[in-house]
Amino acid sequence: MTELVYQQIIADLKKRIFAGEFPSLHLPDERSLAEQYSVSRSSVKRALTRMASDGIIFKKRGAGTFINPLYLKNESVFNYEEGSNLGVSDNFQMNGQRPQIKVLNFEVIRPTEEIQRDLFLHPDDFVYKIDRLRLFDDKPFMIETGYIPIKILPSLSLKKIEGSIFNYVEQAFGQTVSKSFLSIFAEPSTKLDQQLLNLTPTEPVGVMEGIFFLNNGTPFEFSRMRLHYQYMKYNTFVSVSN
Amino acid sequence: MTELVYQQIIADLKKRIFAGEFPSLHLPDERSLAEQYSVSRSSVKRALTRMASDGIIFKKRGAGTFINPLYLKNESVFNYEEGSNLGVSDNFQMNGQRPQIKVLNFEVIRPTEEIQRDLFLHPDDFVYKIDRLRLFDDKPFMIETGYIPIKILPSLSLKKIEGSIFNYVEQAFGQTVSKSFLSIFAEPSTKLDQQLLNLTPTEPVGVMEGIFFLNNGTPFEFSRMRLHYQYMKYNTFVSVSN
DNA sequence: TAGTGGTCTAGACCACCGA
DNA sequence: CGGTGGTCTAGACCACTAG
Repeated sequence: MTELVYQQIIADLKKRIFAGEFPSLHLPDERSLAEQYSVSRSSVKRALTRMASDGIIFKKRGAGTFINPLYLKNESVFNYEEGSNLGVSDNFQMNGQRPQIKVLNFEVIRPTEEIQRDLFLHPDDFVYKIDRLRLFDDKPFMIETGYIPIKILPSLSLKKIEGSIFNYVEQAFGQTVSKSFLSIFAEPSTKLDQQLLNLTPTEPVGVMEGIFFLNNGTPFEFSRMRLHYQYMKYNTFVSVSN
Repeated sequence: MTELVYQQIIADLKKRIFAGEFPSLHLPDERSLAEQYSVSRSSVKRALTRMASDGIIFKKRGAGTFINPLYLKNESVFNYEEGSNLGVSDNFQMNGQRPQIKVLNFEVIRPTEEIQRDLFLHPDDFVYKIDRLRLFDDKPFMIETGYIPIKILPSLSLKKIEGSIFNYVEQAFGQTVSKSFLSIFAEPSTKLDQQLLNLTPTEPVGVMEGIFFLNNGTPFEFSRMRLHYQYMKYNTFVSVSN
C-alpha cells in the first residue's frame, strides 16, 4: 500500500506496542529507532509526532517517549484513527442496521455568496442543493442539506444521491473525504424538524455544519445537518499546543 | 515571549490574514515565505503544517496553500488554538468580559464504578465532587460537575475551586491540562437547568462530558458540563489518516 | 553531566496540479 | 511543462530531565 517511511514506522511501532514489547511503556529513544529502522532521525520524529497527535504516545523532553496507557486499555476509543472516510455511516455507529436515505429535494442553484466563499467558487459556478432525510432502522434521525459544486461532480444523479456520495466519489475518482471543518451546536427544534424527525416541541436538534474536503485539499461540500438529539453523539480527542 | 521561528511565522501570518492581505485566500508559496522571513523552507513548512492541523489553512499539493474561509467567518470561535490549556475560559470566547464561578457544592465521595473506570481508580480511592455554576458577564451559561481523585490534588479547597482548577494545577505542579476525550450531545433542559441557566422549557442544553488528562497522560478529571444552548458552539477540524 | 526530545538549516528528489 | 507542496537526509545546536 503506502510505503512512506514514517508510515511504515508508525505501523511497525503500533504492532510492537500491542505485542507487549514495551512493558515499561517506555519507547526507545529517537536516535536508536533511527538506527534500528535505518532512517534519519527526522523520519522517526515525524512518525512519533503523528502518533502523539493521535494520542497513542506522549513525549517528555529530557525523559523519553511513553505509551499512553489508555491506548492499551481503551483501544476501542482510539479506533477512529483507522477510518479512511468521514461519512455519516462511519461516524455514527449503525451496527449492522440498515441506513436508508430518502431524497427530499435535488436541484441545481446559484450559490449564495457565503457558499461561494466556503467552496472557493467563482460567481458563475453552480452547485447542487441536496436535501436528504437519513433513516436508521426505519427511524428518521437526520435532515441533511448539502451543497456540492457541479464542476467537481458533473455526473451526479438522483440515483447516486440515494446512496453515499462520499463512497461514490471514492470509487469514481479515488479521492477520499478526509478532512472536515465542523461547527457543532444545539437548537430548539423547528416545526419542520419536529415533523420529519418525530420530535416533540420540547425536544431539540443537534446541528453540525461545515465544510468537507477531499484528500487533495479541494473543498468538496458545504453541509448542514440537523440531528434528532438522541442520535447526536460526537466524540473528540483534543490535544493543544504541544 | 516565545521566539521560536515557526511560532513567529504563525503569529505573523495570522496577523496578515486578518489584515486582509490575501483577498484571494491564496498564500505565498513556501519557498517565497522562507525567503521573506529569511528562514529555511522547513521552518515555514512546520508553521504551515501547524496552521493546517488547526484548520486555519489547507494545503493543496501542486496548487498552493489557501486560507480556510471558515476561519475568517468564525474568527472569535477559533480562539481555543491560542490557549495553552483546555479550560473553559480558554475554550469559550469571553472577550474582556468577566467569567465568574459560583460553587454550588463541594464534597468528597466514593466514586461510582463508571468514574472509577474512567479515571483508572482503585475501589478504595476517593474523589472530590465539585458542582459549579459558571457565569459570563453576570449571565449563567454552564453547570459543571467535576470529579477529581483526591490522590492527585490532596490539597484542594473551597477557595481554590472558586477559580480555575486547571490554572491551579499548572501553577502548583507545572502540569498543564492539554488533552481531553469529550462526548458532545444535546438534551432537553431539565427543571434544574431551566432554573439555573434561565431557559424556557423548549430550550435545550448542550452537554459535553468526558475526561481531561494532564500533560503526562494521567487522567485528571471526569467532567459533565451542561451549557445554555446559545453558548455551546464547538468547532472541530478533523483529519483522518493523511 | 549524560541523554533525551525540540528546533533549525541546506539541499535533494518526488508527486501532483493547472495552464 | 513549470511551480507547488511532500518526503527524506545529515548534521548542528539548544532545552530539559533525571540520576
